[in-house]
Amino acid sequence: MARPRGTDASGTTTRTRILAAAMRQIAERGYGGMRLADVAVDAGVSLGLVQHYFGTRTGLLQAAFETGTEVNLRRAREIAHGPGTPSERLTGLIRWGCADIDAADGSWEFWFEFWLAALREPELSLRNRAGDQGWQGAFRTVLSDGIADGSFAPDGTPEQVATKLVTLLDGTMLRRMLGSQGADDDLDWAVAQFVRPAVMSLPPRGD
Amino acid sequence: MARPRGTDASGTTTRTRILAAAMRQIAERGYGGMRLADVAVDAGVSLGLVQHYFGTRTGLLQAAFETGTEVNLRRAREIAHGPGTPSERLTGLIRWGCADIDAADGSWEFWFEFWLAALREPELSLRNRAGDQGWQGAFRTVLSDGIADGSFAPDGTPEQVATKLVTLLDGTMLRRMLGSQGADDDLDWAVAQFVRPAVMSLPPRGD
Amino acid sequence: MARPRGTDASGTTTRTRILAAAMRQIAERGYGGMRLADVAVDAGVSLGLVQHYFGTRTGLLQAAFETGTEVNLRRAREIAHGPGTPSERLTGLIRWGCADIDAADGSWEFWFEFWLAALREPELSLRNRAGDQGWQGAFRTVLSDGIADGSFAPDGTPEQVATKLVTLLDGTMLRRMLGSQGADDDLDWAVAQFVRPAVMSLPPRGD
Amino acid sequence: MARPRGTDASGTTTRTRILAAAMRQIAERGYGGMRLADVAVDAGVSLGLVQHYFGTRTGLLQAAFETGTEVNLRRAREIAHGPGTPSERLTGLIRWGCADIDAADGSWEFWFEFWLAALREPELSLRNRAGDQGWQGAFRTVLSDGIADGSFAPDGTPEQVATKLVTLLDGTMLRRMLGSQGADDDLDWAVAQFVRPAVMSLPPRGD
DNA sequence: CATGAATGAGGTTTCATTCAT
DNA sequence: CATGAATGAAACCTCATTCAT
Repeated sequence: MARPRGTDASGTTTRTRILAAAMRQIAERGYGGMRLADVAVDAGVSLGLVQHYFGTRTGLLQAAFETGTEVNLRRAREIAHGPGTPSERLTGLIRWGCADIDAADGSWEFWFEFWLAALREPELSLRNRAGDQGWQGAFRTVLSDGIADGSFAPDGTPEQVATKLVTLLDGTMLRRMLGSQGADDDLDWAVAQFVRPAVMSLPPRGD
Repeated sequence: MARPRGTDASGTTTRTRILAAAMRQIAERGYGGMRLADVAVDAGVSLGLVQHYFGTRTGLLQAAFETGTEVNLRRAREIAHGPGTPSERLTGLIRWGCADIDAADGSWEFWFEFWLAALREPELSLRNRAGDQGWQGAFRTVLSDGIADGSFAPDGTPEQVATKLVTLLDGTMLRRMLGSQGADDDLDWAVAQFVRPAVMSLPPRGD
Repeated sequence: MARPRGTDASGTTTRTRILAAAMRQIAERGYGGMRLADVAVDAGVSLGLVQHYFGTRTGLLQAAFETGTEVNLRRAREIAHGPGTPSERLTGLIRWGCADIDAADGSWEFWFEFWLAALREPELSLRNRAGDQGWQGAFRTVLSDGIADGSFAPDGTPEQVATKLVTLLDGTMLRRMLGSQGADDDLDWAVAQFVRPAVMSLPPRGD
Repeated sequence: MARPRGTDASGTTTRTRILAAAMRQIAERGYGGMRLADVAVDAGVSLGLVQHYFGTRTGLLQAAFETGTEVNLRRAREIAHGPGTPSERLTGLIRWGCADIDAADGSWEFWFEFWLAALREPELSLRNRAGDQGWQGAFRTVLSDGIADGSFAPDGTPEQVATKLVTLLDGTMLRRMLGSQGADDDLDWAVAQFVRPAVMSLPPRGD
């Protein structure tokens, strides 16, 4: 009983393997630096097959961002609406955001490249905006829950505090990525400020 | 009375004009996307001349970053050590940082590209680190002055608060650049938190 | 009551549908520009099936020309040996030749491409020559009949006049195709000159 | 005393050499079959230089047609307004038109390809129409002169007869190119018909 | 100092073709 | 009979670079 074509032994479709390879390559070489030949080698397929599935280089880039955004948002919503106390879920969101930076797979660089590209291509910009609102929504959900059950008592509406947290998270990521020291402590401290009296232990920076 | 060669009517050297064009092109097309031919057109000179002055593409990129960093840091130090109360000078630094984002000349995109490139090319990374410390030093100077004369009473050493401020500024810039709303208010609010009891009016966005 | 495989509801074989699509594509994109994938889409079948029936691209092109030539010649002979006076049959041949040009289906472009291709590929050239002689033969048949019954009194043998008529028809087609005005009148006039005292009304252009 | 760059020993510009090579290649392989690499080899330059001068493949094709049309029309006007009796000049025009076909350099195939391409690309169509009118104008000029001095006495206005002659010339060319026999005689005969009582000896077909 | 002709390396794109299902 | 995944050859295109003028 042979498996269908376009699928490998682990059940992953070839298309998905190419997409994953593209995301790695974008992270590694940048949006403009990604080469189709590298993607093909990374995915273990021929160059022609990459084009068979995605047509043009641009098509592949868009598909990669589309998929990336989807996966990212789904995960954010899963955490926000998942089990655990609001405090645990808030920590979960931040931990996951920070994990991206520390991961060796270059996820963070991928998003950076995405943002830069979105500055230049309006089509990507819309998708980007949607992703941003999704994250903010996830924070808002958790904050509302926390206020409702009395575990959070922030200075402002969930909306306002969610914005502050995302800003802080972005700044932390940016600085961490750039190699500056002390960024983690700031995040720790600032979250405590914003979401009194929540006491959270942030994930220690992995290396 | 002829003017020296390599200098135009306004006294700007040709070299400087090329450098400025390169920075615009980096901001517009990205580090990897900058093309020598475009720089030449933008600077109003021939392609050959660009190479005559800077040798290779890499040489031009390095020169651009070098010049950019220098100018940037000089200005930060001028503000930090300049006239005015510590509070005025702190506001000046932030205002200037934010001004970069709003400017239509793409300064901010230029730095973004710089940072991304620094991730991949160690040589640039050093220069980047130096620039970062320069900014942090500027904040530290102002904060120390403010604590000394009693106008600031932050929770922590000038060093720590400077880090927090730079993080916050970076996060704000990142989010502003990405088009998110509400980032300005956060900066306003957060500065007040960090540097009690300073009351500062941040520059309104837009121009 | 199942119909045989390779046949659609209207009784057209799949092979024929592909062939028709190929002829449309040759007319539209040219001999060198015809793409198998386009033919497949046009015919509403998969790429693989096109190759299943015709093997290679060259095979499809040859089959298309073969079929085109056959159909064309059969029709010319039908008209030449059909009912009606010699004058009516002559008009019929010309009308049909001109109809090709005005048809929106690109028949004429198809033949043009055929001729050009025949210049470069000797194999096609033979088939082309055969087609040409077929047309000329059709004219010759009609002219002979007309001379026999006294309705034509040309300056020369049927052979010579047939050549002149085909030349004129080709020239008219060429110029009509290229969008020049006045070509129809020429044909009208010249036919009258060649085939005195036949008076013929040519088909008005357009439909 | 070195010669300027971009010029060869005979004073021909490199650009012109590439253009001539392109016209040869179009004639040989067709509009769609022309390959930049072949053009480069034929012109004796690198592939890159072809693109340096003409940008894209399309740019080269357009430049080739533009130049071809210009040269062609200039020559037609030179003959039409040149020295000699109207009869000599008319013969000259036809001789030159036919010479194109017989020339081994493929001029005629070039124009054929041009016309086919013009069917598909509206931009070329305009240029094509202009060329056609130029030829017709040349014939008209000669015919008018011949009528004025009494050497021609055609059935119709110079305009009408010019159209007929161009049609006949095109048809003859088309059939000659396709290898049919007897086309020359037709032209000879038909010209005599149209332009009575001109007696002209057409150029014998070269091989 | 200044120009642009000329090159070639390296990428993307297009397609016919093969073949497993 | 029918499909489309997978490949690879061959084209086009972009650009940094060299160098004669």
